[in-house]
Amino acid sequence: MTDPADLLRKHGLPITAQRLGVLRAVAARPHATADAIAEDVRSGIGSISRQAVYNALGMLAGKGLIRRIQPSGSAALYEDRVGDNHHHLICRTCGTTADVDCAVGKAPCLSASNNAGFRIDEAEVIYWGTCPDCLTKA
Amino acid sequence: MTDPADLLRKHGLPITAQRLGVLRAVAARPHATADAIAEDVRSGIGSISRQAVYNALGMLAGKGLIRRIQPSGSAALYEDRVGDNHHHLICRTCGTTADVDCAVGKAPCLSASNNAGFRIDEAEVIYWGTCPDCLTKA
DNA sequence: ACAAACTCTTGACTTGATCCAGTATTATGT
DNA sequence: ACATAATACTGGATCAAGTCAAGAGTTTGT
Repeated sequence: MTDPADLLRKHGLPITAQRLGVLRAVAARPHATADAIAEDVRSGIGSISRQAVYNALGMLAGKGLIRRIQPSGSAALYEDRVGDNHHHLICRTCGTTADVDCAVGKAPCLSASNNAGFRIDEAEVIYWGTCPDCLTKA
Repeated sequence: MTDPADLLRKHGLPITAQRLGVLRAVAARPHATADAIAEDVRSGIGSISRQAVYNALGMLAGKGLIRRIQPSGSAALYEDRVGDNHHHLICRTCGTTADVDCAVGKAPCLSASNNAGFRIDEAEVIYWGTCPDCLTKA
């Protein structure tokens, strides 16, 4: 099983209550902001500082254990679904975020028609639109 | 010809020195931040307030005259290349931004495999990697 | 030229995120 | 277990990007 503590150990990270809390919160609430995660962790282990949250999120994202997405005009979101190539749908009206699998296959978005000499290591795709709820309301 | 003043008039926007300056700056420096644009306009017409810059950029982006891209971890960038479907390459090391045409055709990125009931109106693609300069330096 | 509508300026403010120094916790070797 | 070195956490200050609001200044249409 993928015990959170083991997960941290495998990546050479010291195990702290804060990191475990952050990991749990990210798993429990996909597409949450750093602030929402801090709230969640607080309700679990009592308290955590904003810096510890950013610190943990940054480190986990760096190790590839969680993924960070940053939509225009709002705070960064974090999710624990990594390793597959999926993208995001964001509602312009209410901000709801949904996962969407890549349209063309496994990891195709990494191929641009002309890479201008860049070495590309990631493609980030955000689809903007209106979610079903906001469509019916309008 | 696409005289900037005519462009504004055609969209029902009053013509002001600030807006013309912003248009010129966006055309002159693709992928510039709001701050860089303000600097550029200042060197052209003497002075402009931050508010007027954001105001003009927001209005022009709303009318579709310019495009706004917001990479993770940096300020929003603006460019005047609109109407075609192109995406962006950003260097993780130095932040250089380059244009890249869409890999698959005219406007294909609008089709996700499963839209979850959303009505999609735009697809935003950012390729992350390392630019040629930073590659040779490393 | 005049009035109405709109825009610009100024300054304070909000939010997301980071930096820093000091304290507390974790991991490691005995 | 225990001591020690390394690492992480706390709290406060700080920064940067954007936004809000009120009054002064332009632009447009008649």
